[in-house]
Amino acid sequence: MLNRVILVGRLTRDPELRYTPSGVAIARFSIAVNRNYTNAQGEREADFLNIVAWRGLAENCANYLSKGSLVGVDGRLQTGKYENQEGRTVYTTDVVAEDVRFLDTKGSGERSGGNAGGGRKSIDDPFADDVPIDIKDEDLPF
Amino acid sequence: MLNRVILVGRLTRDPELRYTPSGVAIARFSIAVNRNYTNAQGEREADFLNIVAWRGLAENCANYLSKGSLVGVDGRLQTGKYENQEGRTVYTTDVVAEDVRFLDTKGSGERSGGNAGGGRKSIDDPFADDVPIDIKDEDLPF
Amino acid sequence: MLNRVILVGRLTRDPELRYTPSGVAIARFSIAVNRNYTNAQGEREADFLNIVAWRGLAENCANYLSKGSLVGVDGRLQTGKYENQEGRTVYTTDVVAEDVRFLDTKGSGERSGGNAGGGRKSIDDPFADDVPIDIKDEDLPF
Amino acid sequence: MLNRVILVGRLTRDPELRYTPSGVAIARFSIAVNRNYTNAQGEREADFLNIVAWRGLAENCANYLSKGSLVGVDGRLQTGKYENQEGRTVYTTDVVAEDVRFLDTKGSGERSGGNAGGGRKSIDDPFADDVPIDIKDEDLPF
DNA sequence: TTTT
DNA sequence: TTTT
Repeated sequence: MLNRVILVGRLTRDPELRYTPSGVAIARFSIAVNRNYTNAQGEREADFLNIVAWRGLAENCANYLSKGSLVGVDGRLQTGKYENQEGRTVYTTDVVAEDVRFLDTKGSGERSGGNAGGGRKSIDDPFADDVPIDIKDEDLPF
Repeated sequence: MLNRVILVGRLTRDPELRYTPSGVAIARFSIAVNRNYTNAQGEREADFLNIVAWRGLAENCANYLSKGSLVGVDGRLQTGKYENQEGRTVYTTDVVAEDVRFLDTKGSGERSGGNAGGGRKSIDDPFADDVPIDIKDEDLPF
Repeated sequence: MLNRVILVGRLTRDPELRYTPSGVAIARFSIAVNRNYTNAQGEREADFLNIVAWRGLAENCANYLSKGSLVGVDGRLQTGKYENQEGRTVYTTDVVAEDVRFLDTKGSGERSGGNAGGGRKSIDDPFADDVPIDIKDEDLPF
Repeated sequence: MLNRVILVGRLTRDPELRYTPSGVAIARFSIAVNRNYTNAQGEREADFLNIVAWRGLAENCANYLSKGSLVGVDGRLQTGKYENQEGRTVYTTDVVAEDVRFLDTKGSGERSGGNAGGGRKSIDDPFADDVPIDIKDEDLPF
C-alpha cells in the first residue's frame, strides 16, 4: 500500500551510526521541520521526526551531515513498539529514508570528527537513548 | 518547510468524532498500511498511523468511514508530547489529514450507526485511549 | 534532488507492454485523476497522466491492470522532448512508476486476454500513439 | 483522488507574474530537478517542470525568487491542451503549487529588479512563450 | 525555453 | 532528546 513521506528540515543533532551483527550500516538522526503557521502565542513551532537510513545511505549521512544541516528526506513511515523500564508499551514512529538530499550549499558541509571512509563503530557502543539496542538483520526493510 | 505524507490503508476501528469548546469538529482514527515486503518469518506486516482530521473533513470521515474502510490520506506529520500517569514524557506522531479519499467502491460505504448530519458527540464522552482529552482551539493547525 | 509524485486514478485504456532490444520490459498507460472541485460549469474534470513502468513492475501492470482499474502510483516525474512530423519540438512529461498499487478489491482483477508468464510482445508491434518507438536501454532511469 | 507532487529544484529563469481580468495574481516559472543518476554518457541530466502559483503565493514567488533560486514545491499535477499555430493539439502538464519553500540561505535572497509591494503587471503585456494568454478566472483550481 |  |  502507498506509504510516502517527504520532509525538508534541519538535523537537531549529529547522526548516530551503528552496524548490525552482520555488518549492515544504520544511521539515525532527528530533524526539525518548521511549521508554516504560528501558534496562538505567535510563535513558530516545529515537528521533530526521527529518521533512519540503511547501508550506503547511512554512511553518507553519517559522513556528510551534522547538527543544523538542511536536508530533504524521501521515505516511508514505519511504526513499532517496545517495552520501557516500567513495562509500559512505547509506540514509535520513524521515517525510513530512501533518499536524503543535502541542501546546504554553504561550501563546507563536511562533518566535523567524521567517520569518513566507512569505518565501522562497534555495535557494543553505548548509546544515550531509549531505543532498543539490539538491531537484528531481520529489521531491514528492504 | 516541506512536510508531506501520503498513505493508503484501512481503518483499524471506527473514527472518533469530538468537538472543541468552540465547536470545531475533530475526528481521529488509525489506519493499517500493509508493507510491500515480508519479514524474516515470511509474514506481511503493517504500519499503524494515527490520523487526525478537522472541521468538515472530520465530519465526513465520521459519517462515511468505518473499521475496514480503504482510504487515501494526504496530509502532514505533526509531533507532540504529553505526560502519562507515571509522569513519563510520551512522544506522539500524528498525520494531520488535509484530504481523505474514500477508496471503497463497494456500493454501500455508508457508516453503520453513523453520525449523519454532523450531530455532535459531547466532549465529555469517555475515550478508551491515552491521548489527552483537552483539545483547545489553539491546537488547530490551520 | 527530490522528485516525488503520488497519484490515485483509473486507467484510461489497457497498458501497452514492449521490450527494449536487450529484453527489458516497459509498460505504458495513462490514468485519469479526478479533481476534487468542479469547474465553472459545475462539472468535475480530471487530469490525465502518462505512467511508465519498467521490468517486473511493467509485466505485473500489463498482466493485472486493464482499462478502468483503480491504481495508486508512487514515482518520479520525467520530462523529455522529441520532434514531431512537422519538425516541431514536442515536450513530454511522464511519471516513472516505482510502485503501483492495485486498489480494486472487486474479486477478479485479472486482466482479460492477459499476458501472463511474462510472454514478450515484439518491439516491432505498431502502436497508435505519437511517442517515439525506439526505446534504448540507455533510457532506463535506474 | 490523490494527486500530489513534491519537488526540489532550481528556477531556470525569473518567474513571470500576470493577473486575471478580475485581478487574481498568477506566477509561472520552470524548475530544473537534477536526477540522482547519470546517463550512459556519465552525465547528470535534469527534469524540467513548469510551476504555476496563484494569489499571494504567486506574488511571493515573483518577489522573492529569481533564476537559480533553490525551491521546494508541494502541489498537484494539472494537465491541459490547446491548439498550436498548425492546428496540432499540444498537451501540457503543470505543477500547481500549493506551497513553495525558499531554500536559499545565502543572505540576500531578495529578487533584483523585483515587483515588490504586489504592484500589478497588465494582462496585456506580451509574453514570449506559446502558452495561451487568455487566463480566465474560471481556470482557478481553488 | 532550461538551473547549481 | 530538539534545528536556522
